[in-house]
Amino acid sequence: MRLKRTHKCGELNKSHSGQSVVVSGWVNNWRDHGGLFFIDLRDRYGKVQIVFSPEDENLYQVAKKLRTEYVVAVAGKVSPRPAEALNKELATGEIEVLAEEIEILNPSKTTPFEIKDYIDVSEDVRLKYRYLDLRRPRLQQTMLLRHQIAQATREFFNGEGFVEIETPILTKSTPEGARDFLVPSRLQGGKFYALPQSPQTYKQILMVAGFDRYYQIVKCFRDEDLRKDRQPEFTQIDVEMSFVDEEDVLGTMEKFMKQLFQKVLGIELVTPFPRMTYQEAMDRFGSDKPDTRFGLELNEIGDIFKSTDFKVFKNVLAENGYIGALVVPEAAGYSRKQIDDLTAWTRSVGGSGLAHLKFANGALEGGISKFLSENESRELIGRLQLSGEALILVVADPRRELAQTILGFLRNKLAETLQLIDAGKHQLHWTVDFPLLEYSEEEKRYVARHHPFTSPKLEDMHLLDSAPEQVRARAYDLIYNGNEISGGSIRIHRRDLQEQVFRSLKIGAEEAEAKFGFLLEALEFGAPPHGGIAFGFDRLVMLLAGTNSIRDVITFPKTASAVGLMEQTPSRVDEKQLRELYINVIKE
RNA sequence: GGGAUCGUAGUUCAGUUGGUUAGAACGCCGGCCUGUCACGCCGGAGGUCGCGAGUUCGAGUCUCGUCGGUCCCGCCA
Repeated sequence: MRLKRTHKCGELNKSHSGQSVVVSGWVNNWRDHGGLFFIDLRDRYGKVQIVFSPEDENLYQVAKKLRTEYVVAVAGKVSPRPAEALNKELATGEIEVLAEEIEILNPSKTTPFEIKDYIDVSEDVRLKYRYLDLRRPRLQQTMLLRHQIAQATREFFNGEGFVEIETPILTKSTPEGARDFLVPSRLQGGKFYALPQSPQTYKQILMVAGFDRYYQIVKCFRDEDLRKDRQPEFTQIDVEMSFVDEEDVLGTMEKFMKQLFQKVLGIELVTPFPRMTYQEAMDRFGSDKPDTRFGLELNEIGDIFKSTDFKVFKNVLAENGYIGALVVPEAAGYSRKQIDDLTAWTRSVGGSGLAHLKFANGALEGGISKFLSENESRELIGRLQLSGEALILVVADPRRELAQTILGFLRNKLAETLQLIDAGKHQLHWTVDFPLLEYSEEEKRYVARHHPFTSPKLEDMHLLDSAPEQVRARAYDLIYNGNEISGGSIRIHRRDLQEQVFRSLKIGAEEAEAKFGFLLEALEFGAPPHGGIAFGFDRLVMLLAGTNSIRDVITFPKTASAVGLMEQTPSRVDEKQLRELYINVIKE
């Protein structure tokens, strides 16, 4: 490298006029005018136009060979552009660099796609050539934003007296929760480490150690199926505090969000954020992470049909089930086919069916309207406060939460297709009072809804044995526009209570000792009351960046089948490596 | 584990009822052009229609399987 950079491409402006500079970067574009040759040189700070004129014959001939994505350094003089050649679209559009010397640092093959934001490329090609996609301005900006959010996070927590402490990546496999990624041990043949699903137990032990306020921006790993907002490895802002209750944790996080939104989006959030119990969220929105930017709330209508002759409703109610309705004025004109499609979709997400009727001219018509008695119709019109025209969608199922969830799915889908969502809104709220436990049909036992270290509400303790599903947890989720961006709880800090919860989870004393003995023991050595929370960092960046997929904010993401297309991971390994690890691969 | 959808030139796509030599735009290559800036003009190259079977006189098009991308349900303490 002969020519050493003196300035960034994007920083040059009129004030540099007359200066001799060296700029380095990639050829974004070239324009050959026969007598004049232009290139736009790009680095991560921006673009600047370089002019080559035939006056220097040697230089001109070299320049004419330049092609897109060649890496070059150019020495030249910054010069104001002729008045008729200003470019208002370009930050550096008032000047250009008159080239005096060029060094081609590296040529480039023709890239599989152009390094320009407006070029549309399928995601598999982008992922295979991730370094080229990352070279485009949009992803560069996203990664810079991610960096800024990380810095703002550190700044906030440092300022609040939190200590950033690292925890192990080689940890212990635990029975509860997500599937672990396992790492075989060579020195302890036949045994395995697990990658952390979160640093949960470590951060609690840091509280026992007296660190009082801990945070960490940390990688976590979960071997579960992927989604557009779920990757097998992801980043959390992990937080834990001692001598606190819910108010301290929520208040601190509200302050954090307020500062972050102010800094990143220039938006003033109003605190405290509204709180909604899990029960209310399910009843009103059919989701524990409702998008409250629009209405379209659920209406429970089961009681209207106490003595109905309509078999479907009658059977559901006989099983103490749930009947709920959505009133959708915007879909009043839906055709038979549109409703059929909606019904099919409802089945595809696990619903048993979808009933409908329409309200028009002051009366119910179509769909199931003919099965309703006059009384039922009148009561329904009153309950749903019908006026004007509307499509009414009804879900009935013996399983209350499932029925509500299906309606919640419908609510979100309709809001999207009918464009009921105001994209300018920023709605944050807490969902609180989650059930501590839920029954797992698969495992035939209660499992922790959050995690097994979550403290039950003291006033519900007496139900732990008699009605476990009614016990509420001291847990909270932070919801932003229908996305769960954070969740946490006040933890159990006494061994006896922890053992009692383990018993409810049917984790025997022996198993508890083997899996969590270290934590149980730690709780006996003066564990302070503590609680915490963890943010999905990637999700947070995704939402603040206004993108639709977590893959857009992760530097090297995996595909939906957890494959790295660029480096081709996962891959097979040598027999020798396997032997050292005492591993025998089962051949298909 | 289940469902939906997509796969045609380097890229994004079109391709009729199954019928001649599979097209367009951008990119690429060559030529021309002294003020362009997603330059312009002229010319050119470029195809395992994801892969494999099947139906058919004939398959990019229909059927089955398979691989891959994306989305959803389950799963994700």
